[in-house]
Amino acid sequence: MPELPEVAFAARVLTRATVGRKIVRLQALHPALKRKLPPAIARRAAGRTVTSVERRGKHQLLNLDDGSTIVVHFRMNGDWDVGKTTDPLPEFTRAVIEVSGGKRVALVDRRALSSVALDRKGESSLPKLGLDASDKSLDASYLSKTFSRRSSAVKTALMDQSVIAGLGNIYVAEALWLAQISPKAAAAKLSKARLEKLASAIKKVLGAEARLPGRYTEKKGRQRLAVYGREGEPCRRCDGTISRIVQAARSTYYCPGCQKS
DNA sequence: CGTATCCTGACC
DNA sequence: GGTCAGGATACG
Repeated sequence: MPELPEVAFAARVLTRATVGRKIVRLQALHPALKRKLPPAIARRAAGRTVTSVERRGKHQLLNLDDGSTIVVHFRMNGDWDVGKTTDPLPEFTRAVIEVSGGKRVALVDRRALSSVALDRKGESSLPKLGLDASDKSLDASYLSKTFSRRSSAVKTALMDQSVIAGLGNIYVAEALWLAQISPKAAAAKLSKARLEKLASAIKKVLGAEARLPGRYTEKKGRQRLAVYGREGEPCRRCDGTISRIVQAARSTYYCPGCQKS
C-alpha cells in the first residue's frame, strides 16, 4: 500500500497509536528486517516516549524523547495493524512496536521488503529527498529547475525521490495522463506551460486520492484510475488504446493517442 | 543512464 | 512453474 496518500494515512494511524506513549518493545521479526534493525539496536528504543510522528516522502518517522528516531518505509506492501499486546499477530508481521497501555503496532508486509531503522540523535538514515509531492509550493518553476539538469524521461524523473518525494508508479502514470504528456518525453525539454499542467495534475491526482473513500488497491479504487493497469482498454479521453511499456524496469501505462512528447 | 536485486505471495 | 508486483538502491 505505498504511494503518498496511503503513507499519510498510515502515519495518522501511527500517531494515534503511539504519540505520548512509552515504547515497551521494538523488534524486527524477519531476517531481512533484522539486518537493518538488529536486536541490540532495537532494544535502545525501549523506555523512550514517542513525542511525534512525521512523514517525509514515503518515510514515516517516530521521534523519541531522547532525540533518536525510528524510521519506517513500507516499500511495496507494508501496512500497520494496530491491536492489543494480547491479540495474535497478523500473518506476515515483520516487525512490532509495543507501547504502554497494552497497545501494539504490527508492520505487516508479505514481501518483507519494508525497512525499520533506529537512528540515534544526530544520525539520519533518510536519503536525500526532493520537495514533498503534497507540498503547496510544487510548481512549474520547481519542476523546471530540477528537470533542467537531467537527461532522463519525465516518468523516470518523477519517480526519483530526490526530485519529488512521495510520487510512485501509479500516480506518476495518472498525473502524466491528466497533463497529456508522454512518459517518454525528455524531462528537460518540456515547456513551462506543460510543466504547469504537470504540477497541477500532480496536485489533482493526490488531492483526489486523499479525499475519496476506499483505496486504489481495492476494486472500487481501481475504477478511478485512468491508465494504470489498463493495458488494452480504451482511453477515456480520446479514441486511443492504453499501452504498457517498461521504463527503468517498471511498468508504465499511458495513452499514445493523447499523451505527446 | 539502464539493469539487477532484495523477498514472498498471488495469479495465470 | 513461470511471471508479475504499487519501491529504492547498488552497481556496471
